[in-house]
This record gives sequence, C-alpha cells and structure tokens, in this order.
Amino acid sequence: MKSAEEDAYGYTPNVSLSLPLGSPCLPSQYHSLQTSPIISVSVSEPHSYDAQDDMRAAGYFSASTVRPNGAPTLESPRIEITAYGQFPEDEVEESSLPIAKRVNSIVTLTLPSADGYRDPSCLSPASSISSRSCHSDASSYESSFSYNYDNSPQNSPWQSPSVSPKGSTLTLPGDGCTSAGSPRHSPSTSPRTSVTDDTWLGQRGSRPNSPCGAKRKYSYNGSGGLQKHYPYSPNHSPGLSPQTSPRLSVTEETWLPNTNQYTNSAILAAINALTTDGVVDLGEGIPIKARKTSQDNIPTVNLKVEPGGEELSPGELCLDDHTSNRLPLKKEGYCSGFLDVPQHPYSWSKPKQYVSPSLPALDWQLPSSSGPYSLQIEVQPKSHHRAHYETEGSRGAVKALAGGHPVVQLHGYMENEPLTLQLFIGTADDRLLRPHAFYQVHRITGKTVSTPSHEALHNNTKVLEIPLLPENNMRAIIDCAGILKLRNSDIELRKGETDIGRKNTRVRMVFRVHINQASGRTVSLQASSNPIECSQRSAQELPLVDKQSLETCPASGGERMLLDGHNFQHDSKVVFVEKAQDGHHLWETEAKVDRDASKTNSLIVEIPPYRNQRLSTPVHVNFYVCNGKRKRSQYQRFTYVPANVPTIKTEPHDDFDTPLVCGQHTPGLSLLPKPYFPPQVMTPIMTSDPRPCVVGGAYSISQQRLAAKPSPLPSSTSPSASPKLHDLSPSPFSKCLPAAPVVQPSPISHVSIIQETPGRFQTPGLYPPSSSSSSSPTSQPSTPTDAPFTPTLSVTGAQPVSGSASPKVSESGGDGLQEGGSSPPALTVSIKQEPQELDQVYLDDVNEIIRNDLSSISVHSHA
DNA sequence: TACCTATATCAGTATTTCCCG
DNA sequence: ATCGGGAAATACTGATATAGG
Repeated sequence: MKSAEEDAYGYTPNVSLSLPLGSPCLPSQYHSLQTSPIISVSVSEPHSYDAQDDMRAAGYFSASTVRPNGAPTLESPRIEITAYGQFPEDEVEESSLPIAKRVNSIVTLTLPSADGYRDPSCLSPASSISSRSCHSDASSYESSFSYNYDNSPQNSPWQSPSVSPKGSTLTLPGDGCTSAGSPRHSPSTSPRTSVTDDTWLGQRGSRPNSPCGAKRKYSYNGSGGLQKHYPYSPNHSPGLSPQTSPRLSVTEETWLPNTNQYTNSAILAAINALTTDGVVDLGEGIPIKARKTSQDNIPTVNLKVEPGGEELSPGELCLDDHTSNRLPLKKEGYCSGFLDVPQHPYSWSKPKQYVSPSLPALDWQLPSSSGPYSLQIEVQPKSHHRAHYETEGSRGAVKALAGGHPVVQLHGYMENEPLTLQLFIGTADDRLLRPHAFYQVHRITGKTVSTPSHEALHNNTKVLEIPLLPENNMRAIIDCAGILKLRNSDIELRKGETDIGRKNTRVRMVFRVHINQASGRTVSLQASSNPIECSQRSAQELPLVDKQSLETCPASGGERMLLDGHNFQHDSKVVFVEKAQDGHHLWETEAKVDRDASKTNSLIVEIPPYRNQRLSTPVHVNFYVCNGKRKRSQYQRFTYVPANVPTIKTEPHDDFDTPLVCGQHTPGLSLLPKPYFPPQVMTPIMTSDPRPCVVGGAYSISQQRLAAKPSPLPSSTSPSASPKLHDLSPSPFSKCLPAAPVVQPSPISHVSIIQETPGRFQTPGLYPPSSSSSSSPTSQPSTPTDAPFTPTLSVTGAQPVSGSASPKVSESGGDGLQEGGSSPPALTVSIKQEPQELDQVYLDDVNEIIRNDLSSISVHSHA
C-alpha cells in the first residue's frame, strides 16, 4: 500500500493490484464477482499536472478545457481498471455500456478535470439526486478550485447551451461519483461497500434505510483518514502556485481528499484507496449501512431539456461517456433532480446578461447596493414556509407575510436591457451567507404563477433565474419559488460536508443581480430575505423573533424592547442569558414581558438589568423567547453597554459580528435585525480570520479595521472567546470579490472584512464539531442570524481570483483569544498559527501562500 | 471499593413520509 | 395535479443505568 501511495504520489503511471472477491471498487457489473479480479490501475498523468491545478485554482479555465460532448480531454488523468473476471450479466444492470466495453473488462475511470473530481456531487455517492446535485457548497473554498463555473453561472463557457441536461445525461456528477468514487473503497477491507453500492448511492433517490452509521458522528473525515491523506494534500504539490488563487488558502477542505477538491491528490488518494486496506476507506464518509441500503429507489426525476438550455457547471461534466455508460441508467436521476426543469410555460428569452466571465461565487458576500444601484426586497417572505421533500408534492411558493409573494426590485437601473435576477436558498445562521446545503429553491409552475423563471445549476446550487424587466420597473414578484428540503442524511453523508441538517431549518431567499456596465465591469448586488423557518413543527410551535427594536442597553436595563416575530404566546417568556466560554451559564434572568401589549407577533419586553452594573466594556449576551420546554426561539443577541454609552451599536465592539451585523440592508425594517449569537456560535466568528477583501482598496480598509479592533473580548465574561473554537480558523478562503479599480461607494463602506466562520470548513477530525460551530450537534441549533443578510462588500466584477487578500491573514488577536483573550491583541497581520496537527510542510506551504498573497494584493478589473 | 470506559436503555425530539381534504 | 395541514413512522440525541476492566 505504502508503495502504491508513493507511486501514486510520484505519478507512477501504472499501478496494478489485486482485488479480493466482491471487490467493492467496481461498478455494479462487477459486484458479484466471485473471483478475485485483478485490477490494473493506470494513471495517465498530464504533464502539466500542477499547472492545471493552478489554472483551475485561478479560475482560468478556458472554454477549451470544456469538452462539449462531455468527453474527457487528453489531459484528463485517467485511472484504468482492468478487471479480470467474469461479469455476471445479471449484475450488469441496464448498463448502456457498449458490449465491447464490458467485455473488455477495462474500466476507464477518466478523471475529469479537477472540477469533476472536485464536484461535490462526485463525492457524494450517498446523496440523493437532489441532495448531491444540490450540493450547495458553491462556495469559494470550493471554488478556489472550481472557480470558473462558480463564478460564471451564465456566461461561462461551461454553460454553453449546448451542454443541456440532456446532453449531459452521460456526464452527470453522479456518474462521476461512481467512477471517481469507486476506487476509493478498499477492496480488501470493505467488502460490503461495493462499488455498486456507491454507484447506486449516487443515483438513489430515497433515503438510506439507516444512515445512522457515521452520520452526525462527523467521522466521515475521520482523523485516521485525515492523516492518511495528508501526504496527498495539494499543498504538497510543488506546482501549486499561491498567486493563482489567493483564495486558495490551504484548508482542510482544500486538501483533504475527502473534500470537494479533487485534484491530483484526490486522484492519488483514489488510487491509494484501491491499494490500501480499509483503514483508509475513502468511502468511510458513507456509513456502510447507508451504502448498502441506498440502492433502493430511484428518483423519479427525469432529465428534461430546458428550452433555453440548461446550464451545467463543469463539475457536472466531470465524466466521460464511458464511465457513465457503465453505470446503471438510473443514476441519471442522480443529478437530474436539479436538472428537472419542466418545459417552461413561458418564453424564456433570457435577458442579455452580464458578460463577465467571472461572477462571484454564491457564497460570496455582496452588497445590496452599489453606486446608483440598489437591489431591495420590497416585500419580505413570510418567516415560515414549510419546505417540501422530494417525496412530497410541492408545497407551493413562498408567500409574503401579508399575502401575495415576495417582491424584489432593482433601483437605480436606467438601462433598457433586461437583467436576470437570480434566486437561491441561502443559509440563515450566524455565518456568512452561503447556499444552504439542505434546502434548494424549487421552481413553482402553474397557473397561479405569473413570473417566468428558469432553473439553473450553479455549482450544484439550484438558482432560479427571473427576468428583471425595465418595463416592470426592474421589479419582480417572486411567486415562482418554493423550497425543497433535502434529506439530512443525503447531505451529511457527502464528502466534505460539514454542516448538519438537524435543526438547521432556517433559510433565506437570496437574490442577486449582475449589472454589466459600459466600462466592462460587472456590478453584482445581492439582497437576502429575512430568515425563513422551513420545518413543519417549528413553524407551528417555536417562537420566532424577526426583529428587535433594541440591540443595546445600559447595564441598568429598564428600557423597553419591541420584539416582532411569530408564535408568541401569552405566557411566552423572554430569557436573557450569558454563557461562559465553555457554554456554562454565567447568568440567566427572565425579562418582564408586557403581557397586555404583547401579541402573537410582538412582545414588549423590559430589558432586565445586567448582573454587573459597572461595565467598562460592552457585554454581549443572548436572549430568547420561550413558549415552554423545548420551545424556544433562536438566540437573539443583545449587548449591555456601560451606562454612559449611547444605546447604539458601537462599531468596534461589533467587529466580531461583522459578518452579519455590519449593515442593515433589508429595506423596510424599522427594527434592528436580530442576530443570533449564541456563545458557541459567536466564538468562531470572533476568532475566525477576518479576510480582507480587495475591492477598491478594501484591503486597506480591512487593515484599518483590524487596527481599530479592540480587544476581542468585550468583557472577561464574554461568552465568545472559546479557545476550542479558535483553531478552526485555518480555513478560510477569502470570499472577497475581485478588486476593481473603481468601486462605487457602498453604503456599507466599512464592511470590508469578510470573516469566515470556520465551521463549514473545518475538518471534524481536526476540530471536533462539538466545539466548532453552529453546525455542531451540541451547539445551539443552527443559530441562524436573523439579521437580514448584510452584504459585506461592494462588488465589481473582475477576475475573482486575483485580487483576494490572503485568506490566511489573521489578526493575532485571534490567538490572543485562544490564549485567554484578555489581553488586547497585537493588531498586526500575521501568519495564522495552525493547529499542531498540521504538519510542518503544510504550514510552510500555507505561510508561503500567505506571504505571496499579501504581497500580491492588487486591484483588478476585467476587461 | 472506587474509578473509568464502553454499552445499553429510554424518553424526548426532530425528521421524513404518508394521508387526506 | 397542486397545495397545505396533520400526523404517523422513523431516526436521532442526550441522559442515565449497567456491566466490565
């Protein structure tokens, strides 16, 4: 094994190995082999392997890389598996593989360009069609490699109309999963996890009978596996050029083979899996039980061709026809869940869109306004909308509170060119807004729908595209968007997925528009709705706070705060709590509620006095509305300030909350947002690295911000400094948008730092989820920040990769936190210290990248 | 016997699927 | 057929009990 690894790492072209009986590594047709097949694995390694990676990382994929027919390019590394054995014909399920090929016994696992391998969908054999194809990690960390399609949702050459869903039938991610994933299973030690299973998993549509296994145990990326795979970290790739992707900070996500970044290392890991025993079963992310049971059912989703041409991200083109052909036809459904776009009843003449080849990834934080433009949600959606499962019928479109539907309007746009409004379902937790892993937008059609829409896949996140027409005053009624719930098990089983679905039931509707300007730049705006509770139960029982009229109050308390929300009851209680770093309650008190003035959707609360009346610095606490045992609202944040401090939000101390509190962009809100910041969740925010964004000098602003940042600990009792959480920060990719020479002054000019909360990026093996993020099963459920999404930076399209500041830039204050957090941090940009678990080589690489990044920060604009 | 760890059990919840109007 | 509401079935969590070293 070892030698195999080494060989692989050294790009040894060929690896031969024997597989035990019933090798799980082969497609279904091999599933029942009774004799030990010999699998010859040959890796065709492109010469410029690293260069390729670099290019990918930099988002420089060119159209030339695209294989219109989905066929792999010659550059694609390949794994050829030659099995010597019989193929029980009855096992060859509906394989469309040409007979010749089956007889050949040669399985050519064409490793797609890194994108294909990175494509999460290729990594989530356990995912249902929708789940995987719905992979919402359309994030920068992911896109650090898969930048291109990430950012070019509509104009990317990847998404040529020629690449229709139908056309991609043979090149679905699911297929990719199959082929790519197959080798990951140790043939010798995981007899039960046959490739067939994996294959099927990727195609199945029904839940695993019992996804328990590793589920929620966060063992998918088990430490064992981690260590084992470190050697394959891309970071070790000599050719990895830091400059090519400033955002390509090396994080677990980046270099763990279990993650979405299928680079050469992933390929090697796959080979390794073939040659290694089950200890490092790369398929470990999939509970055996789940794998076994996943064969059942199949999604009934069919691929349909969207008139306008469906868009597929490169990741979805990850497989060659051969591979897909070998797979059972049913796998089609694997991704079809997202390709299932009914014939559009409307004539979808897609408005001429931004021409930028690089649009911001879906997890990038964008402002709602820039210059004259302002994207506003005129009518907010209801705070509750029961999402439907794939197994259910649609539950209709998201409604507005007062009836009707949400309305979005772009202000300040005077051109005659129609634009496209994008809509996707984003998260509503405390972390940066990003596509929600467990929910997808669902296109509603029917006679009740007046707004035409068009579904597209952007890096596996469903995006609804709605025309914004000048004749409609650039206003759109969103009556065509429902919300689809994906099974937690499907999503959680995905490689690289660190979020959990349990109690993670809040979402936001995220709207985006990209405005091309004469200068060639593209202005991207984003507005996100108030949080929407999508579960059934919660919607009916749990109190929900939408807004709070006060965010701060002197320690003496006594002020009255108006809470707007839902499910308030006559006996609802409002409890203020303060927790210590370890989560212990330091203080808890019930606030007085003005019962008479309270209604089911509003509560008048008298702020209770803080336990310590002599505050010297603001203290962040939380409060929640409680309707009884287990019926609590999410934590809301509240800050007690020294008596002489005005009860307004003070910038410096709120730095920790920057990601979501830095601005109020939801029009029409008279009340302050009500961010949820349970202690456990606040911490990662506070301790995560602020990533300066290079947007019109944002970096310098960031610096200033850093410099201005006071002690991260508002008070010694702040619940936010959790050493345990701090080491989560090796992650972040800078999700900044590319720099542009000219950036329209954003209303939130001060918001330039993107603070990434690491939970999503963390590696369970390294950072126990229990202490890491809101995703933690032990942490407050999802703890969404209800604050309407606050764009964090102004965007002007450009080459996304180039300008980002180093994601690894950290303020030493973070470390200070880690060490106790009481002393004011040295406000300098420093190389973040990584956990000891990381090997030195890795750290060296990271540091090198950081240095390069810092020195190469510049402003870019695309032609 | 005290302590620690692993495992089993159970009540309470959350999720997912089904049914029905 | 689509929407929505309700609820049963199932899965999961966390606390506690028990057994074994």
